[in-house]
Amino acid sequence: MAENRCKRQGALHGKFKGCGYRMTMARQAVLDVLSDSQEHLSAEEIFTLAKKKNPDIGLTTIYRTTELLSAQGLIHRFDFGDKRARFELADSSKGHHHHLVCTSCNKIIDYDDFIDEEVKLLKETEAKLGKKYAFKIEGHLIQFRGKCKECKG
Amino acid sequence: MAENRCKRQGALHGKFKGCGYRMTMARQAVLDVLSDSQEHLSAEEIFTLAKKKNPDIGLTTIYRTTELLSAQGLIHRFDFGDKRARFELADSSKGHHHHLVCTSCNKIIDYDDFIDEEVKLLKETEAKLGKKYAFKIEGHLIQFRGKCKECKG
DNA sequence: CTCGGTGCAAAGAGTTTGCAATCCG
DNA sequence: CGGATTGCAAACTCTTTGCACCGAG
Repeated sequence: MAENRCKRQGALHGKFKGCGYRMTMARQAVLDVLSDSQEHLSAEEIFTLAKKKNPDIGLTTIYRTTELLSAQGLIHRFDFGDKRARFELADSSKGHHHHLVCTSCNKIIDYDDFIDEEVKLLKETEAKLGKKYAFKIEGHLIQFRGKCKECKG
Repeated sequence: MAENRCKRQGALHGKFKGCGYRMTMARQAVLDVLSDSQEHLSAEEIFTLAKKKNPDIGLTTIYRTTELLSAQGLIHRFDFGDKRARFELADSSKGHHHHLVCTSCNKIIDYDDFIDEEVKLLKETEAKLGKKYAFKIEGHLIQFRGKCKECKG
């Protein structure tokens, strides 16, 4: 379990330096893979892609790295119902978005349509819930689930 | 995999009769356990509780039953990040609600505050997304994640 | 009587851990 | 140089499957 040794925020690379963490081949490879793909990759998929850059990398490292990076807030971990964790870069070119998940073929669509209204209501709700239930709310998870064009037939 | 043999909708018990499904001790036990507890039970927890009513029941049956019941829409399956599926009765005395999840101790709070506005926006968003992406949207998943009163210290 | 349903044991799949070797700063 | 990081193999945990027996209708 990667505890959070670092309080300071900083640029991507800077999140490691000064926190006791090292920027290694493996970590760079994972970030590169996620940055290149813009997909929602599983550990295994990251592993396969990362091996192209660094043939010696091990799957274990992918698990440990994704754990660390997501604890640091550099990547987001999702569960789309296919029994494996999936990741995306937190600070990607895509802005804030939510997901549309096909429960048949597991296709995932990022959408940011209508997101402004959503986020506005979300923020209000967060504030109210946080107060009422004495919760320190750190994030939200919004998914719509259903059947995609190909599967709904 | 429990395919959906039944098109007709009906009362709880009726969902089985006439669909080729049988209402058995085991299935009744699972429904009873979920009905009594009003919690978000895992398969293992359901198993433990169901054994009190029916000592011969097996864990495998719990998995098969939860699969069937959730495919039938009688119960809802959730993932709260603790790596095991959790279930709640669909038609419980609680109305429509969403969840507040503590990422430290995994406590889950059901809330239905402000739900009307949420549901209204959700419905609109569903309609728009369904149209734009040709998705047949069947449901949504909303969670707020953070630290509960005890854990945020 | 007939399939659907069940329990058990074993198999699967994704993820985590122990440990010695290796690498970053 | 010294502690952080890694790869490998083995361990773990939750869930699924194969199969013979059982039971609801």
